[in-house]
Amino acid sequence: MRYSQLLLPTTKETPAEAEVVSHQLLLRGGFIRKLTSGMYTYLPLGLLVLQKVTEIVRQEMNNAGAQEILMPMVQPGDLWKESGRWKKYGPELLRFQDRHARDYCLGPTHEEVVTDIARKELHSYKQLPVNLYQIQTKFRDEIRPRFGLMRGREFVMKDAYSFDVDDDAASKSYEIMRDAYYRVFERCGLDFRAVEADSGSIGGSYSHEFMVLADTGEDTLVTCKSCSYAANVEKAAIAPPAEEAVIVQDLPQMEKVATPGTKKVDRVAELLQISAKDIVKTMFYLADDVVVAALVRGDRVVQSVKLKNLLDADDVEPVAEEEVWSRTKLPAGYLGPVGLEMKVVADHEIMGMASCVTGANEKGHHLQGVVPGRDFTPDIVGDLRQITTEDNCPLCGGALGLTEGIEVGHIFKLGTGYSESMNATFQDNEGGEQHFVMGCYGIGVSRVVAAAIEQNHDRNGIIFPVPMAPFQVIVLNLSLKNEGTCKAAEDLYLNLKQQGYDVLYDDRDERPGSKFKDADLIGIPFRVTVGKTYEKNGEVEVLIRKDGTTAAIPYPEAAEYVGQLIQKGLT
RNA sequence: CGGGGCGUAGCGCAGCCUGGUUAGCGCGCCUGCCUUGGGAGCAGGAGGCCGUAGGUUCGAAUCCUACCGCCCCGACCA
Repeated sequence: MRYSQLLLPTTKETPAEAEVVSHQLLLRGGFIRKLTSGMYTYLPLGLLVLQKVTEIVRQEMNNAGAQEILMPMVQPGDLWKESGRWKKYGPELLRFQDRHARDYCLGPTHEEVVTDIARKELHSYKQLPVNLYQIQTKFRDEIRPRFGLMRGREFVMKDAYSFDVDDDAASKSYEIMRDAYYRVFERCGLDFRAVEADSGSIGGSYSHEFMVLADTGEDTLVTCKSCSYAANVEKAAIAPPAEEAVIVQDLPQMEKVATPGTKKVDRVAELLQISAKDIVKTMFYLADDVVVAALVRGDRVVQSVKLKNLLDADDVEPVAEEEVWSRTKLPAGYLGPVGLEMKVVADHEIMGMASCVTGANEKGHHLQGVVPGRDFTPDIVGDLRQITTEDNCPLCGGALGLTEGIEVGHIFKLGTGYSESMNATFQDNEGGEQHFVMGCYGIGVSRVVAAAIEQNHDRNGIIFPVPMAPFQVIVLNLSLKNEGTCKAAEDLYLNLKQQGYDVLYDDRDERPGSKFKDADLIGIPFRVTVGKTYEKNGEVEVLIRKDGTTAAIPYPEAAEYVGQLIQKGLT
């Protein structure tokens, strides 16, 4: 492609609306332009990158035996009513009516539509397993779209759905997809982790998230420094402490102490000359509109996703401090489990404490010498606190580290939820009717682009991994006035192109500085400069964007040299 | 939806508090000269329903009201 004919509007200044690097660089580099909140037009360069990712995904899906289809983006409401999600799915589902006042929605995902296909077209166990996928634009009316391609309302997603005869077969399909996902992200050249995940509201038994490691990630992961363990902090399990012999003798008396003005744990610890570890923190949460108390040690943090799972609740959120009184007539900051008349959930660490300090449920007072199990008994004891780097790896006992990550893929074993609600069945080898056992597998294709940039950039711009780069190499012609240089640059461009490489030829009438800056900004992995040194001694300069190293190569060897760099970068 | 902020040239911003003649600046764009290995220089030029609607006023970018849009913090997720 000739740069002079490309719509590639780069800018020197960063648009005010862009907060994160990927968004800034995508705008500055002329990859995307915003149409409206959460919706972007892909300009030529942006589309090229998207297509690179799409093609990798497509190849790996096909290799894994999945078949590509394309489902409508607009879906009939009736299908969603059948699965029960018309009600369950919140306002994120964009609903509307056609001229006949029939309900429709824009597809945020396609379980209903594929399941409908399956029940109509798959009748016998002999046809199974089947895995259908599509690469398509999804729409979710996000509460708050942000960060450009990272969380748009419209985004490109690859979604695959597997149909199997039974759970074992479904597990096999799941494993095949998991392996395929590893290959996809490896081929994209990304540093990522697969983490065990909670299946969340979609339901099902088993789930993994694929996270690209980057500082700007929206999720926090714990990773083991010794083994391959990685998990989302929301879900990272902490084993119950080993049973210790409880010292029965010398149990302290429970007594009330005045602790005015000490609503925070560290203030209480300071006043009473104890450690935060000796205090039990009591937090109120609203679990499906019922107030419950969550207990963790003073130095710990309640993990609300764990609380949600322990309670088997649909929704859990902390009660705002100002609302504690109006809801419970108890003073925020002095809450405690003793004599509390509501459901109490305690972290298992609490029950191992010989005695502790808690709030007295009375303003300005705490209780000392409280013995868990004697002075209060929780309704539920379980894994409630958030994991820390002081905890040990649940698999190997090694040290843990925290990393930010961007979720780019999520795979689920769905089970028979959809096939049952939508009555999707096949005949087994005994003539009986069975529900399909399903799995679903998503990749946020457009998000992969953003994540790749978050992970691979420097102060000059993007550094694309070779497999994702819109062009693999850029040829700069710095002497437009010099015929010899022009011919050399042009021939090199044509030569590389003919060999099948994606090459951008900067033939613009611009000063060298601008050409260098633009080449850096848009992240082309390799740059060949044809200019002064060519005129002088017939050499061109080849630069590797990633590490900034340059090499002076005799012109006749340039194409070969660059070709090898690209080949190496692709594997 | 709750909390905060912003809408002035393609982009980044000033002006608004304290209303007043022709609404500025930088980048970009056009013309010419000059320059050509890291976003040059000079000269000339084009480009504005000051987000929309209403109100106050002799007079509104500026004050008031409503609406719309966008961004940031929380819940959501590929």
